[in-house]
Formats: sequence, structure tokens, C-alpha cells
Amino acid sequence: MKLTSGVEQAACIIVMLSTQAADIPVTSDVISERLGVSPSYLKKIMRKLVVGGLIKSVPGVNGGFILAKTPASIPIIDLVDAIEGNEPIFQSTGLVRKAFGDIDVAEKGVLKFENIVNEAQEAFRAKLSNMTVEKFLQETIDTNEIQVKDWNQISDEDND
Amino acid sequence: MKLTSGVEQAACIIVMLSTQAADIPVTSDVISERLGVSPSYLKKIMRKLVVGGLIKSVPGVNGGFILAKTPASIPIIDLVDAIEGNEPIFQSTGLVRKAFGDIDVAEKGVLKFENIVNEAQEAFRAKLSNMTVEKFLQETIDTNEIQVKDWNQISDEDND
DNA sequence: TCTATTATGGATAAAAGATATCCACTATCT
DNA sequence: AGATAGTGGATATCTTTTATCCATAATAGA
Repeated sequence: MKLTSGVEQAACIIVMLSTQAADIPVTSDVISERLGVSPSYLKKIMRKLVVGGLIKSVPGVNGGFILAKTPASIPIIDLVDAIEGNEPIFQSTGLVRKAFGDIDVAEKGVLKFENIVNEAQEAFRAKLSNMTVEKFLQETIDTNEIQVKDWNQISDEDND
Repeated sequence: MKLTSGVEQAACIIVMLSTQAADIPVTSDVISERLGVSPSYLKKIMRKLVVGGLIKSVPGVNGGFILAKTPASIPIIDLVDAIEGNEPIFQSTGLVRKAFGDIDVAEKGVLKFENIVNEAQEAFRAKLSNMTVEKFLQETIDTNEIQVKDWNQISDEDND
């Protein structure tokens, strides 16, 4: 019952791309240096975000990654889903049947238990669906005007 | 973002103890055989449930484990907490500071993000607090009368 | 069209956490 | 005192996550 650290990495990536000057892709090397992970590993994370539909990749010279949609239309849950998938948090391994036998009441119990946890998970997801990247950024910087910059032009030493 | 399989094991254990004749402890060997795990491993799980306050251990001859409270006063969340702990599902590893520098806005962002996820987790926990072991059992067996038995007297072959 | 640049994908290694077991020890009941 | 049952430490195994390298594919620009 932990989110993987990939979620924090993804959050940083999305924040960078959300504050990136429009139409200028950020290269994965720039991001990997800033996050302190290897270029090749970072690309795996980027790929998950591409597959998840949060960002787009631009190959070739002056390529890199850009947001696939506006920060206003990216709920936080999408970020979690992209990195972790959205499988049920609980799925029976068949233990109940092993312990109590392959009988109706056991089967019903398994389904009921899975259902209870699923509903809790849905409540969790609903909360993270209500918060968008834009709202999160605006509340963090205390203004509705999100400044953009070109991260490709900023060295690792300069901060902010 | 997965519950460990220990939760399913714990659920089976609590169901057994909830249908156990009052004041007759069930030995861990009986439970371990039924769940198909080694006696020593099962005892680790039992211990977590003891520490979590769900069950009580009775050492010595004719000892074993009994529920520490009625099924009506055990919410499902207690079971999850006992096995998994109840740490925040998301905690920053310090990556944000590394990426964006040790500045106020970064610090604020980390706190805000942790907060968002914490609230989602609370929604999850609230759902699992509303369902008790008793309610779960009653809805599973379709009656309010929960039959008790002595699991120590039932071989692994007999089912239910 | 050629070349430099950038992302993609497969193979694989290292680290961490979950799962599992053994055994020596302690506590209790009869 | 002796048998029974839980406790706790050490440790092994498995799975997942984290991470890296390198060969390949795709694109932009000269």
C-alpha cells in the first residue's frame, strides 16, 4: 500500500513540462540530469507518460517531450495511473477457496470483499480526479499566472 | 499501489476466529494447515494481528488465538492496518528539492502534493472503516445468525 | 539524401520489499 | 516437571521496483 517513487518523478516531470514554453520540446537528457537519474531510465518513465496520454514525444533534432494536453485537463489520478497502472488494489490469490473450499459461500465472500476494497479504491481515485495539475500549480505558486520558461536553457545549477 | 497478500490471509484468519466457539482458542497450527503456509510463517501474521489489537494470544496447553473484540467492532480497515501499517501512501523522497532546489515554492509544492494524496487515502480509509467484519459476514452468509464451530475439531478435508 | 539528434525497446543487473521457513526461547497450564 | 503453544531472531527465496546499457527506429535540418 505504497505509491512507487516513480509517481514523484512523474510529478516533477509534469511540473517541468507544464511550465515549459509552448511548442519547445524538453529533451529527456535535460530532465534526467535535473532528476539525477540516468538518461536511459528516465526515458522509460517518459514512455509511460506517453502511453498514458499525458505527454507527446517528438523525435529528431530539437525534439523531446511536450504536454499532450493542458495542465487544466490533467487530473492527478492520470499521473498515478500512467506510472502504476489502475489495477484493483486487492485481488484474491485463491486463498479463500483453498482455506474454506470451493463452495458458494466462499466464492460470495471473495467477491464481496473484493467489492468492498474496490469501492474504497474508487473513493481514493475520485479524490485524485478532482485535483488537476493546473489547480495544484496555481495553489502552490499562489497565483493563477503560471510562468513559462525553456528548461533546455537552464543549467542544473540555477534553481527555480 | 497493491495490498499485500497478507491482507487476504488475515481476512481468512479473522473469519475463522469470528466463527469460532467462544472461549476456545484456535491453535496456529490448525490455521496454518488450512491456509497452506508454514506454522512459523503463520505465527508472524498472527503476531501482527495481536499487536494490532484484533486478536489475543493464549500461550500454554489448550492455548491459541481468540478474537480480542466482537466482529461488530472490527472495521475492515483495522485488518489492513494491522498487516500493512498505516503510513501515508505517498511520501516525498526529497526528489523535488533535488530537482527544483531547496526553495520555498518547492517545499510548498511537496507539502501540497502529499496533502492531496493523504486526503485521497483518507477517503479510502473512511470507506473501509464503515464496513465491519460482522456486517461482511452477515451479508456473505445472508443471515444475521453467525454459526460458530470449533475449528480445532475440523480436519482440513471437511470444507465449511 | 545524408547526418546528427532524439526517442524506442530489449536485455539485464542491482536493490528493496514481501513472503516464507527454521529454530532457540519464553510463558502457561495441568 | 513436562508438554504445549506463542515469541522473536536469523535467514533464505521470490517478486517487484529501480536502474542502466546498447542497438534500433524515426525525424529534422543541412
